Amino acid sequence: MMDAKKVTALLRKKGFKVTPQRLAIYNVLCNTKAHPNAEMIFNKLQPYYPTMSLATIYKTIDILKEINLIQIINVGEDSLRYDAVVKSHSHIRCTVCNKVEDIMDFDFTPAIKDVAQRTSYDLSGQQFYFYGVCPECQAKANRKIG
Amino acid sequence: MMDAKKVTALLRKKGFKVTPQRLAIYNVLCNTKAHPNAEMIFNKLQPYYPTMSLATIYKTIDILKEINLIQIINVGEDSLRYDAVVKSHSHIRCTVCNKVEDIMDFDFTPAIKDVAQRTSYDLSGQQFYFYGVCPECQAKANRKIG
DNA sequence: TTATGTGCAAAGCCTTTGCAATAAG
DNA sequence: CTTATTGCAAAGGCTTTGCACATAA
Repeated sequence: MMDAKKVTALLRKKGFKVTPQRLAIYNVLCNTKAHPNAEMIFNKLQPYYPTMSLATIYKTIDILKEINLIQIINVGEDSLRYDAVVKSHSHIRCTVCNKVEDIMDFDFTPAIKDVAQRTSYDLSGQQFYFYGVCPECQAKANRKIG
Repeated sequence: MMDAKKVTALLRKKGFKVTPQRLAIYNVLCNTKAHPNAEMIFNKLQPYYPTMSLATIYKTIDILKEINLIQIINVGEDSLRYDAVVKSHSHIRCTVCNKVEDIMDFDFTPAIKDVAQRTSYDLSGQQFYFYGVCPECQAKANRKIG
């Protein structure tokens, strides 16, 4: 999933050192669709990097964000989540199990055009978040009522 | 702007007491388009309620949210903002001056239909946030560049 | 009268910062 | 060898909580 050589080259090019911790953190983000927050990344790496601290995760995330390898997701929880998929896409959170899923191939264009025209803002980005109950949690609920 | 009788009745109906602080906080939210955060509300009321604490503002906001008199806006800042306009609408934040404006009459329907169909989620809500530079800040920037 | 609300101070939670020891280049 | 990074602990910022006093009903 993660192209280590590419990441290494990019970090060096931008003047950052390449450390096992940085590669590991980025690797976690590349190999999950769970949109983990800092603590989830921490827990995932704990067995392999038992001395790694949350501070390192936050500092690394700053860098990965700066060189555009990850994006930050704010779904209205207490903590932020991170996504190695940088392409603009929206997210949906299940209000029961709290999982966050991607919604790929959602066409922002009409909305952006409409808003740009109506507000005269020079638009630079947007975040669309949807909330609801995922199919799995719907099924569980039905079973209980059943 | 604020219908005091309506708010009073609603609070009582839901089992909450009606206090000057609660009415004042809701009144501030009804009389601004600035989407203030807790501290902004606090500062606004400071001259009139010099002993009011931030804790009271947060507690009141919980209640106003619970009885659906306000909505919470999370535009990716450190603090949350609050809006007495409960009708679903999207927001745009200027990345220069940080003001948050409403985008009314934005039609969510096509997006919601698309997402509902594609994800099989039972949708309950959505938040659309746009980011860019407002016309005023664009003008200022142009003046500087000259 | 009595249950709820206010306001202060303290605590909580996520995130950031300072700094000495460590590792990358 | 030099400079950036790690990891610990402490601090910061927003929000919540506990509790004694005050107030609404």
